[in-house]
Amino acid sequence: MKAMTIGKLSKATGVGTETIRYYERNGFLPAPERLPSGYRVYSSDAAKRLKFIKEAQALGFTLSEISELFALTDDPGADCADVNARAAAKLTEIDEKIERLTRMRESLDRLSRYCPADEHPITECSIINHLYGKAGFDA
Amino acid sequence: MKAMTIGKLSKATGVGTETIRYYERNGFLPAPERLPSGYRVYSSDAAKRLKFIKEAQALGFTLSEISELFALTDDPGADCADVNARAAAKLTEIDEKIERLTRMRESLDRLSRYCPADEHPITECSIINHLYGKAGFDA
DNA sequence: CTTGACCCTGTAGTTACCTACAAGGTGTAG
DNA sequence: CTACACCTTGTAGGTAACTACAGGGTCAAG
Repeated sequence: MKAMTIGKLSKATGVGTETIRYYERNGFLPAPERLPSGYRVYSSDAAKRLKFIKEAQALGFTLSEISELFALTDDPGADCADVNARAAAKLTEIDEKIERLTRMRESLDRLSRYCPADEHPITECSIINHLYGKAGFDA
Repeated sequence: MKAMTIGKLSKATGVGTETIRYYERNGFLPAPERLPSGYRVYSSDAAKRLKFIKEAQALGFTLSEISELFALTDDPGADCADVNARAAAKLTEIDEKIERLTRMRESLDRLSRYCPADEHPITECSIINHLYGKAGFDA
């Protein structure tokens, strides 16, 4: 839980200082404490949160969806049933994403199996490409 | 393989006509045949491709990454080894996405297990929220 | 043979998410 | 006390991916 300024936080997370301030302005990151000088002071919680945001974005969640995820843990005005319902909805979303990725994975895997690692003339690959095009990347 | 105009394709896929033309302009969709009038004529392959694009986008792939995926099957100037290497790289990417989502899923699942479905006062949830905040959504 | 739903090109506007200044204050090493 | 790297706010610019016209041509039903 060591304190740090925005620059340290930026280096710790790989998220630019301008982006951190942007997140704060738009409510994706809580406003931190300030020094008398006005400098922002962050705890390592902020770093965790930033890392989570980056992860979730890479997985196809928008910033406002990510806010919803945080709302599950942050919202002080929600009761258990509410939190539970929202968690269940998010779980379903995530399960669907996993399922789709898995199907996409299988399509790609099928492609690599048809295509041996050693070099071949294009013609052979073309046949596979063709089959593959028909089979249809059916994600 | 029935032919259709852009409007039919749009209805069949849920992708707007403007978006379809945008994809074509930017090389994400091959230029289709044209009627003497200039009307675009699509086969059901185009519909497959559009659906795939939408799926992949929802899973966090950008349009240019999706182009790379298509390049695996479309590129006539690639040999088997090349195709195979690119397929393997994409497979790794997809595996990483699945892994991250799975970890995220576990965090969320842990949250729901701590939080029984029946209504509770906020206080109990707050404790869980707090714990959860510490445990840290560690995706 | 007109009406209305469709299509064309081209350009400009929108939203989400940053990213880059400008103009100036803060903190600390030498 | 002077560099110099850091911080502040505010505003403006940039990219990806659409989305919405304008101004006009096409086609099938009645």
